[in-house]
Amino acid sequence: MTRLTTAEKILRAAHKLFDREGADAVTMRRVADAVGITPMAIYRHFPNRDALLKRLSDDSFSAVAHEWEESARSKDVLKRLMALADPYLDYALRHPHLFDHAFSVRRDDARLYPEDFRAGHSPTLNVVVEAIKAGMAKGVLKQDDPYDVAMAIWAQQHGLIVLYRAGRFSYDEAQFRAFYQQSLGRLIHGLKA
Amino acid sequence: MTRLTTAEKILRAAHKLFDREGADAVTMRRVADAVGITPMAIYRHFPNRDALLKRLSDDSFSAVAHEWEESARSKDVLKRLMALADPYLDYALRHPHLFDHAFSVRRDDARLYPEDFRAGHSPTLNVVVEAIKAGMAKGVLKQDDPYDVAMAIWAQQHGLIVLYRAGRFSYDEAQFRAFYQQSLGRLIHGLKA
DNA sequence: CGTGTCATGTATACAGTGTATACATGACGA
DNA sequence: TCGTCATGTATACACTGTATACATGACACG
Repeated sequence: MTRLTTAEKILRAAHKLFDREGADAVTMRRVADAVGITPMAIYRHFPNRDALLKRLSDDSFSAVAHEWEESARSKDVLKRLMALADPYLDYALRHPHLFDHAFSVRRDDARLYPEDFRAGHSPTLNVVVEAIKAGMAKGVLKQDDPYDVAMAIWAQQHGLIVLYRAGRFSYDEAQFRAFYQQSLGRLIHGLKA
Repeated sequence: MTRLTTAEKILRAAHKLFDREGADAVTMRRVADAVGITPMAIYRHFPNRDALLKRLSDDSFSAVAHEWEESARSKDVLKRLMALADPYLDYALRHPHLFDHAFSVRRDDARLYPEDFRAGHSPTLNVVVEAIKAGMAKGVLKQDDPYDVAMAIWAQQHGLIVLYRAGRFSYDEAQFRAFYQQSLGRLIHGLKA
């Protein structure tokens, strides 16, 4: 067990609360209690509560980016596109509250479509775009704007998960996962040459 | 100008705040001030703040259902499906805060997929399903489960709007509308026979 | 050895929140 | 005239984020 800085302790305590009970449970007083300091001590490490929450969702989301890139191994382009959808769903199911927060809160530094994505500033979408470009080059996919196609795929996945998170499905996780893949398959099928 | 009951005044004042500044702006004290009563008087008409917010989003969303049904007139099935997407986007653009709230908050009485939708309990999705069934009967659309297809379409629309609302696009409203229709067109294209 | 300086913590206080509780007022039917 | 009931007010409480002022201890430098 390595020594933790206070800032790290704060992040861990806040992450725990966030994961288990959602953003509303992450109050300065509860985090401080969990760490064993006073609430105001948190302000020595984070400018305010919003910055703390933002840091939490940034960190946990960037952890997913790595799994993502490793899902891009399969040679079959269509299978690769399907496989790329899994880490996104996995993350949403494993950290539902963080997922909610990461995409429901406006942030000024968010990457913007199209310019930032077309410039390759999104490591996650880049992987999808690469797969799409490869598919188009091989003639497996229809010629189209790969970035627009990637966004359409992302939106499809995201929309399903948001509706699931909002309690619109009676499916359990396994059933929803099947439905998610089936829906995505429909979209990808329409993109084939 | 007809006489308004206090409950109606409360709803109007709250709606105004909600529409302009979002859910956080709807505090009991601000609503009460706008109506000209004390905060506690609101509790004579609504059990608590959550119930007031829920009532607001229910009301404003059901207003959209009517426009929706009237969009189902075109004879060409494909055009009809595209036209059905417009009221949803219109609502989201005109009442962004209410839209956010209506779909980000879990509610116990929400209709559940699949059972409630397949039983025809959702007037809005029913219209989409009818168009899809007609398309499949005419041979314009591939044979498929019409409810699953309707959900895939809904998720596509919803995902795009949620990402737009979360500030992921640099598009203005007109540009985003074009992108929205283009994305939907891609999905529908894949459903054709 | 002092003795600043600075990072890091605490203590207190304030304005804002939802809402529980107790009381007031006025309309209306018997 | 006298309940009764719907509708309002007044006050208070626990909780929130955080501004402000002060304390403490480690460390570099004369």
